[in-house]
Amino acid sequence: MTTGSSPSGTDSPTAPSESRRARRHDATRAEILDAAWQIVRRDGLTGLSLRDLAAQVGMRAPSLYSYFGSKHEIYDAMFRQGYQQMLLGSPELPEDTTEETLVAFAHEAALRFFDFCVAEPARHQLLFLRTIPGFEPSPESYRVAVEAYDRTVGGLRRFPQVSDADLDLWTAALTGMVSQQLANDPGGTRWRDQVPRVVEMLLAETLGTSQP
Amino acid sequence: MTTGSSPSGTDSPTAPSESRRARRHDATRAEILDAAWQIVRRDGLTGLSLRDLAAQVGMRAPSLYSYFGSKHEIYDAMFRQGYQQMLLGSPELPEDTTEETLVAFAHEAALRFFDFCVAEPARHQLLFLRTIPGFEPSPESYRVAVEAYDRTVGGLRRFPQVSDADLDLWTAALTGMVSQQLANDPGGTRWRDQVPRVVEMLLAETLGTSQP
DNA sequence: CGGAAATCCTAACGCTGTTCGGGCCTGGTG
DNA sequence: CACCAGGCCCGAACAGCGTTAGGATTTCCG
Repeated sequence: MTTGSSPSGTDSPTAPSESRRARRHDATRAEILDAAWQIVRRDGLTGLSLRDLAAQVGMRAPSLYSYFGSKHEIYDAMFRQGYQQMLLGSPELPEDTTEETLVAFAHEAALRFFDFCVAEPARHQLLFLRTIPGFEPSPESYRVAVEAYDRTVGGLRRFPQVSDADLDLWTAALTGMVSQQLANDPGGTRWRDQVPRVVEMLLAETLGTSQP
Repeated sequence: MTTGSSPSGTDSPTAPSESRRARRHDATRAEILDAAWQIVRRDGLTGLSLRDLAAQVGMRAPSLYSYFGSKHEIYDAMFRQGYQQMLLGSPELPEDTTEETLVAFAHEAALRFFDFCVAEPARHQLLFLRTIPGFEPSPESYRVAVEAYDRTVGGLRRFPQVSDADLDLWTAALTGMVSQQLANDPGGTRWRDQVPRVVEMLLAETLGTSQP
């Protein structure tokens, strides 16, 4: 429609059906996901119903099954999108492993991760809390999640001063701060203000135990 | 049944119906709650259905409404019970505020709290994660929750060395450790083993900032 | 142009929490 | 003791949920 009719010279013969129809399909899929995020932001993660979602894009509920195999598949696509957004906002991986670089990277990564989580509570709930009864991310989506994790908190693993046990402490402390912030002071900064302090504390512990 | 028939001399005339009928009612309520805990342990917190629960106690679903106004009222009663169990296992509140007492109390309270949480994941989910869509504890149940909290982690507030900001760190770190343990190593001790280390770290931070 | 595939619909299934109405049975009272 | 109000329990049903079946309609490709 937009670019008119194109001859069959641009698409390769091995994948001829990768045009027109498939493009429209993907566009509708994206439109459904956008509507889903909108509903989820308004009504909460579990407030999403297929009839509402279908109505939002001018359909009835069964038509959604042309684009997603189930409601959980929609959640799975949103899960993957969420971690891709996290990947986008992740800090640059450090080049050297000096202590100054470690300190700077730790502060940067921690605060970015914290802000990413509290920016959208519904997304945080989907990505980090297992709150949807039967939902478990697909292997492909889980792969994206691991990659995003490695780029942020997991980036500390590049430093030989940081052990795996240390990393467990970092993730537990940071996710704990986020959960408390969202549960007890949503929209505020009561826990966020203490993130630098927590990072300093964790750095002292991490560096203190590795080279006494 | 157990003590035979009692004359009308023991109950006051202002509350005459506080026997027999009401006692049976409370007993059935307790039986329903016990069955609910059993189902929840087996099928998860959200796996509880009123028809299943009713069948477990030899009833049909509508009969449950003679004992609880709604499913959320059942969750609320379980919520209160859960925090009463937490209250039962809480450590003795310290008498003095010396540093040795603080250190000992912190280690004791932290480990007890951790073990209490991981002992029953469904209970932890009900008490600490807000995972049931429309559920919010009633004011009376919330009162019990606050009391239980004050007896454990909140007991640190008795020490003048511990500020409110410090307390936020304690709760965030501990609940974070618990969540990581349950999510990534259920039944294991990967995070539990680090609880003493976290306590020492928090103690160092708390004591270090209050009296430099 | 013909046929296949994708899309969208209505209807319906089984499940959920919840309400209604009516039987039954029992405890307190005249 | 007889009575009857009230608590208890149940079958039926309602609205909502995710999901499926089957039939139209549209759209694209050979």
